[in-house]
Amino acid sequence: MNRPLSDDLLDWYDRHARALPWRVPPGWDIRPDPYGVWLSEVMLQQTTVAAVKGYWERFRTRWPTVEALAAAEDAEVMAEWAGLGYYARARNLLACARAVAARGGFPQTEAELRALPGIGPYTAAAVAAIAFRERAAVVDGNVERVMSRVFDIATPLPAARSEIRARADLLTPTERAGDYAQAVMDLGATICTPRSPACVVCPWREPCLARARGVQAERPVKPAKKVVPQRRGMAYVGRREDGAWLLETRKSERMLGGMLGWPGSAWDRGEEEAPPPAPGDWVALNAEARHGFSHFGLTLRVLVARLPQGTEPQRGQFVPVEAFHPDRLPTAMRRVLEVARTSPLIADSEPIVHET
DNA sequence: TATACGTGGGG
DNA sequence: TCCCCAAGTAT
Repeated sequence: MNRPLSDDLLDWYDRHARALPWRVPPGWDIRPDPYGVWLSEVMLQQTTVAAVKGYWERFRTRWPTVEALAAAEDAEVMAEWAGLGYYARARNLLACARAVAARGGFPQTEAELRALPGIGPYTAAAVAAIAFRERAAVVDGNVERVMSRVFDIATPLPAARSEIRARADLLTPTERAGDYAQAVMDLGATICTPRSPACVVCPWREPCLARARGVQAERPVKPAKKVVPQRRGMAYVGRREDGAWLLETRKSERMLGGMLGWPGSAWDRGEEEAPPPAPGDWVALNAEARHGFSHFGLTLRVLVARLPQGTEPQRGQFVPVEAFHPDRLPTAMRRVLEVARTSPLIADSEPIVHET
């Protein structure tokens, strides 16, 4: 009797669905473009809607079809992704686009989608349900939270995943599976939020077990987080007399793989030093660049040098001043640049003539 | 199952 | 400043 009904949620969704650029509003009997859905789902992996919107629009404008994206240069796609994080997503995005273009379009089943690069259980189910109307059970962080509360699952994550998946699958309707998937996620994002959920206005307030027991704030039960280690390293910001910047494309196996960055040391323990990428008078700055990654904190010593015209770098290559855009750098590397900019050695203009 | 993998915003 | 977290995937 008090079982949560997908119809109750769909009714709520019909009235409260968020308007998102990649979404077809409920009630419109048209299917969204699979390319746009896939692109949004990959961008949304561990990433907020607010952060994704601009990137999604720019990608759609620049590469309107999966074929156009498949034909893009790697460096251009990586640069467009800069700042969004989890750069393996961008590398897999391109690999996936090329695989899809080669086979003549997106596969339409969850199982086939799952086999594509960068598409895991969540994304396969989401694209199958939203773009192709397959009855696929979508399980993301929102669904985990909602199921944990509605069924008051006290088992800590990740052990609770099998039960959560089973519950989610049972609730997924045959009709409107795509709307249902988006409805649970909207519920989790706007009502059943991690902190202070708005139970009073929740369409599932009646059947919700955690709410009935007053433990909604304690679900889901999560494992204790561990301390983030600190690492150190160094980065070289070199600038040639003509204004060109010395940058390198990072190896895809490394952190920030495929992205543009300043040459420097690895950041692993015991690899805090590296020789300069080019001969020159390198000067260590007093300020250091700090950046917090998901699993470690990083502090980088910054060295700068004004390099003579004709310098032959041993690492990286010079990027002409007109081709250099900080926007194309990952955030950690932008931080290094901010610190480096405090030095007149790499200033845009010629050395200032002091007036008296 | 556990760990690597980014970033920006909110409390 | 610090801590938490957001539509996960690959290994």
